[in-house]
Amino acid sequence: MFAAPTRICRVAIPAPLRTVFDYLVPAAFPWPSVGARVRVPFGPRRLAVGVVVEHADTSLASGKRLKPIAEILDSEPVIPGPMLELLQWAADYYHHPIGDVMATALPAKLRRGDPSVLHGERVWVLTSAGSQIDLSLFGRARVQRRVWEALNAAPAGLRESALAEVTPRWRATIEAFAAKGWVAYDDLDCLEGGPPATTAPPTLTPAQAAAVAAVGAAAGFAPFLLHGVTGSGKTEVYLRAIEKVLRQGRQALVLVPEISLTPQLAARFRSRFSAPIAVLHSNLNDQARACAWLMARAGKAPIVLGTRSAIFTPLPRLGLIVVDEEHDASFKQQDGFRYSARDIAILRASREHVPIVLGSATPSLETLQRVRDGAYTRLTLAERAGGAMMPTIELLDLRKLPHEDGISPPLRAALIETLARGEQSLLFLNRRGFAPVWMCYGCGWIAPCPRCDARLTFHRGGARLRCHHCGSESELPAACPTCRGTDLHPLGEGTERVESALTRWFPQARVLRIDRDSVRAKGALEATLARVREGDADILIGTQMLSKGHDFPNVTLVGVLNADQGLYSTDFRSAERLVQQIVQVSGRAGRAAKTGRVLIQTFHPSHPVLAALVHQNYDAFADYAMEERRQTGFPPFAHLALLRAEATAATVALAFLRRARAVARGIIPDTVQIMDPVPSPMERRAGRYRAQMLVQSTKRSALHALLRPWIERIGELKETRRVRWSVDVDPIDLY
DNA sequence: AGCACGCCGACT
DNA sequence: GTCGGCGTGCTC
Repeated sequence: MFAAPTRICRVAIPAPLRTVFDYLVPAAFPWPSVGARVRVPFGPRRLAVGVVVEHADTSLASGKRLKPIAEILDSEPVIPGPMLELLQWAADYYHHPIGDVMATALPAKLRRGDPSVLHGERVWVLTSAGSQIDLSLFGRARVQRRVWEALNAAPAGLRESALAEVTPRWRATIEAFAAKGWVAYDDLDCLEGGPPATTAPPTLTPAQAAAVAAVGAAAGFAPFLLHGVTGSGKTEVYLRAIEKVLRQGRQALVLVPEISLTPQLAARFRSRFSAPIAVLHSNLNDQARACAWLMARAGKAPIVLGTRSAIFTPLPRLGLIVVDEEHDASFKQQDGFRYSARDIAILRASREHVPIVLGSATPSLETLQRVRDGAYTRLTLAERAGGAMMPTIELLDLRKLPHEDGISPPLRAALIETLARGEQSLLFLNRRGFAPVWMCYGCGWIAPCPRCDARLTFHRGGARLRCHHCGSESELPAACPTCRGTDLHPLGEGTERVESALTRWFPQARVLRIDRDSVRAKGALEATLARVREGDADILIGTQMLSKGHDFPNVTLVGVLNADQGLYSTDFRSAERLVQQIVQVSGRAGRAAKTGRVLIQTFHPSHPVLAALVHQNYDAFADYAMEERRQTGFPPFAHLALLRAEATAATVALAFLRRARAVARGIIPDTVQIMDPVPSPMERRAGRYRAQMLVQSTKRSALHALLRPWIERIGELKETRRVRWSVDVDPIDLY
């Protein structure tokens, strides 16, 4: 008799720990597959759901008694091999704990340990045989009769939850019916299945046709930048490329930056394809999300459309990836596992040998650089589809113009003209609330946030002061806390103030405000946008919320109330952001037959960034910005990592970063620079003091060679007990 | 992240 | 005398 060899599994467990944990596989259990979930005892009296990442016969956990696995949750890998490898790569690259990465990649239900079978509600329908049944057949079987009648009254079928309302004993009845072939079910209800496509494809412009041909001819990994001006029909190129993939029986993965853009794009897909669509974003309920994810994993969802985290959907027959608005910062997760879905998408396309299309009117400098390097192929759509004209762009010099409630006379005149023509105007101001400052005219006191280094914003709706950084709220002070004066006033303009001015000046006009405050309720944004499209609005005033993706065909005037935020900001990306934002919002104008006009108010009309905007020359801006990046040594000419720290006491975070820098001594390659630790631009936020330290290198490999051992050393510092710290690889925002 | 252990203030 | 505050330390 031989003793059975020790069977050990290495398991990734969702905890902020940069290791995997070894467990014994009890003799009575089969080997759990790599990629399967297991329930394991973890720490004192706690069960955790982890993912098996490796089999082993010896454990490195020296001197610890190994615990046995409590339960194997999947007989097949819940995360298929290629996805597991991608996740391990991502955990490595972003230096984030593997267990947490795995948890991010799984829908919440699976994360909790629910079965990974398609357990979605079924929709039951009568078959043609079932609908021809004579009621007398049921005799006195009242339950059967009621179920049949309910189904007969619902030609589109009934969900299981609806059947449960008909009778609690529906299941036995349905099973009996199914055995007789009277009913059939469909479990595609978590997919957005479409009726047969109705919309005829439009004729392509020559540029679109060339782009479609180029993507269609690609075999294996082929990255494309689809650089198309707003309204040039990038979506049509995606649709054609997807169509080809569907014909081959393969799956297409489409990533969009915002939840609010998914219904719009999903509707567009439905009108063209009868293929069902799995929509994945964070606002879905757990059931729907898990169902869509499992359908995608099973290869039953030909099209998967989602936001950032959808990049981790396993797709057995992936044929194409599309990243729409690839420049958008939302593709980068800003907390926890700080990954870039766009960058992971490129890696995934390369590993799975499929083409990837990165679409944008304002591509990121990183992507443009890869085009210049010859790594990506650029496809340009320089003209708007359907013969629509590009809007004209003019600057209004605020140094020479008076302005009332944020609006200068020429912009006001343009509003009047547009109203007179019965067309819509859109005003863009990236600042919600009534006024960004609440000030005492007696002594100059400005209402501060008690928990942040920030001013409180005055909101007239509700007459309160609010902090936009930590959410704290307070009543309006009756008197100035410094001088006891009562001469307190709002200073500056937010969207609420502009809205009220517009209503006052143009009482006959229908003014609609769109910002986080006005569309707080679920579905409110969709409802408001529908009103705009139906022509039930004359002037829109809003924040960046309305600059993204939504088409307003009747808008012919766009006013940018303050272009200057961001022109001279500390963040190296702010100019790029500003241009992208203004180009996006300008693109809302004149998309149909009418030519649009864009007016931009600024105190810096001669700034090169604004000059490039007026000439609608994104490449000129990119050249300018690229040169600036080259000289200052920022991406795409250097690679960055940012070490952040926050603590409840003032100097602790900075002291921690100094210690962290000290422990890099001896392991830092000379091609890597660690900058001085500095307080974050807004040092105090929500009562915590924040600091950061930038690490920079022209060699990506050198940067990562430092990060790996460095992070380990940092983790061993006793100072970590008093701070929250994190590493951000390829940071987007330096604050 | 959880959860337990551990040593100091106001309560049945 | 105990209940519980959150500092400290560990999780195969």
